[in-house]
Amino acid sequence: MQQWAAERPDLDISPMEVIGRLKRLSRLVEAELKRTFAAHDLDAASFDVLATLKRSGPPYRLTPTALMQSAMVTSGAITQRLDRLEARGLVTRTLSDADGRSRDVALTPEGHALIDRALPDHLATEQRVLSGLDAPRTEALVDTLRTLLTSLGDDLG
Amino acid sequence: MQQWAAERPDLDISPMEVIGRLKRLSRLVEAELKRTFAAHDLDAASFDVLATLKRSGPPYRLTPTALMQSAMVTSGAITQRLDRLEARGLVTRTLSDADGRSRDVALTPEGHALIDRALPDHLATEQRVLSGLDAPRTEALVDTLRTLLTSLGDDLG
DNA sequence: GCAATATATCTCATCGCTAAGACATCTGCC
DNA sequence: GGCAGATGTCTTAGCGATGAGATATATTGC
Repeated sequence: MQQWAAERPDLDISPMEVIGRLKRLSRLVEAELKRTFAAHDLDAASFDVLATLKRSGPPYRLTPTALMQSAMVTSGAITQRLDRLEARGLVTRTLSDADGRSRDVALTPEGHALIDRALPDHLATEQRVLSGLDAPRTEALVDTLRTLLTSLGDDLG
Repeated sequence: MQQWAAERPDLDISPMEVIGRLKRLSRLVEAELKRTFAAHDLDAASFDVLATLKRSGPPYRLTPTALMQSAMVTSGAITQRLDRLEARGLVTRTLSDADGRSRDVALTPEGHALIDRALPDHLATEQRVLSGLDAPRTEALVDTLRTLLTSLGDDLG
């Protein structure tokens, strides 16, 4: 910041204070979570798919399009994630009987067992990452993030 | 959240409220910034290198290692970023006269001109992304991010 | 002075993603 | 009923990153 102030005193660099820390925090948190995933032979992408299927509830079955929208990635990315998970026997892909273009992606018993094992650890890691904040500050943070998301047109708000 | 509460009522999923939004916001902001970079024929990686050289001040010259530490990427990533920037005539790589193992990476006049053009646009985009927050809330957010970064061992704190 | 170790950079194989587009199937309109 | 356009999934080329390791140069301890 001091460097910028010296180099370009004509510019208001205060937004960098926020955006820079936001990016940095996000990277650090991702790195933390990654370690937990790795302890369960997973990466963030695989965990995301398994967790999405799990939280969808019975019959733990979604289409690739639903997974794509949840993960906010392209269809090609989902195809490849599913290739990997299917090869490991964690999900199955079957033809949809309602729509011939579509597939049903479902958790196998192994997939179920894995996500049930990984999830508590994952939540503990998230908890730990946030342990530097007390409850009121955490609540204020959520509120602020919600405001920013809404102002950027995200309906998760 | 409701889905998780239904599926695993035994787990405390409140950390997801924070981490999920943090990740989502970070992705949305990155996408916004990307559009500004693209308007100047840049991507985030190239902008990062040019901006780091610029803010280092005269003589606008750093080693690949310094750039690597600033960007928090591996040495291979920096090598390839510099390959691209050098091919476009935006930076030069010369042998260091102080240390035969090292290189000096410097901005060319073209590199200088480009970062000087892109930077005000970039800051305007950052400003716009944050425009949903008033000054006190922005300050509170920075403070909270600082706390979290420090608790995660980041000295940018 | 020399060997051992550390450091700086680059190389290369691999990974997961995007973007464009191929292909099959469904839907709505005439 | 049949055709046009929309939709769902997969394929493929290319990109930028990682991670392991190669190479060259510096530094340290004996």
